[in-house]
Amino acid sequence: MLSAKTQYAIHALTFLGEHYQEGFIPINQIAEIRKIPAKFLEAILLELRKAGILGSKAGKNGGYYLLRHPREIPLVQIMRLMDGPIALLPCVSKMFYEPCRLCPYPESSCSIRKIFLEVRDATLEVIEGKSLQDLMQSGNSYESDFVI
Amino acid sequence: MLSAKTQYAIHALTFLGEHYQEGFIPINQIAEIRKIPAKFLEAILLELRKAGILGSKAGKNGGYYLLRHPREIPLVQIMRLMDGPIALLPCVSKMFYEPCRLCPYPESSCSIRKIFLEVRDATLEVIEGKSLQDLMQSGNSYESDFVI
DNA sequence: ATATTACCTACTAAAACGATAGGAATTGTA
DNA sequence: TACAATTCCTATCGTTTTAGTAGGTAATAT
Repeated sequence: MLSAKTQYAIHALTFLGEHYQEGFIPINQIAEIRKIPAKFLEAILLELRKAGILGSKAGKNGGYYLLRHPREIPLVQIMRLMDGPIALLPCVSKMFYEPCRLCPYPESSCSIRKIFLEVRDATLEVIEGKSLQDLMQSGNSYESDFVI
Repeated sequence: MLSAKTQYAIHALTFLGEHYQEGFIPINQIAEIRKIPAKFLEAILLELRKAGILGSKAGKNGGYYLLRHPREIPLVQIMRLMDGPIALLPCVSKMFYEPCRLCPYPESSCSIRKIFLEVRDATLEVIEGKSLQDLMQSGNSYESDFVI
């Protein structure tokens, strides 16, 4: 299951997506509207900024904003950043690979590994194409895709 | 990621699968060969027995055994029993459904939900067909599928 | 100056996870 | 019958992870 952190991140980002290019949005506004504990959200947004997804400005009228168009922010990036691996076993993880501790036989011939590689591929098949935009409620505010 | 518990369960079950219909296998033998902490394994096997996957006999020459042919033990059952939901969000879980706490809008129109429903379906697509037999190393002991 | 905001580090409480302890009950065998 | 080998069962424990809070510092607009 996705952690609360990841879910909070998704909800905060969709909110920012729905206010893309509308200036700086302060933490408290996001927290209040999306019902996220403000201090926890603070830590999450900080992390998203450090990962190059968000920009920020301190001080009065400051806040956060998306650095890229929602379509250019991949869902997998958010998930990996918050929760780590997509795969169900370390030995089939693309970005967080680790050898299997239990399996005595070589990976190449491990039936367990083979199945969970299939699972990972099926999962990635679905989510690799998805962006923040796909997570946003359709028919809302920012769908002007063709601003020059 | 799968918990250690689930991974231990899988390894223990494949071992039992490879010794299907060979009588009672004691915990310690499984633990030693598959490198699983014996007491932890004890708790796991107990749970698998209570779920109707394993049978057991106490006392001398006792031990555990598969109640059904490995082909008749679905991978999903093992996973759900040990780790809970397959889905990444409670609101798209088949067996552990819970409504979403964060989403204000109705489930039917939630884009987030829609995507993670796709993920769940893709995952199930892969694993629902799989059985313990598929987890076992092929070419080993029990492949007499056509006993009578 | 002041108010508002992000930034940062540390901390805490609760839950989950991984594992262990120890005794009761069951069973085969000498 | 005594004993050894086993499952059964409950409780406990230590660590890690998760979720969330506290409180001060720095930046910025007015």
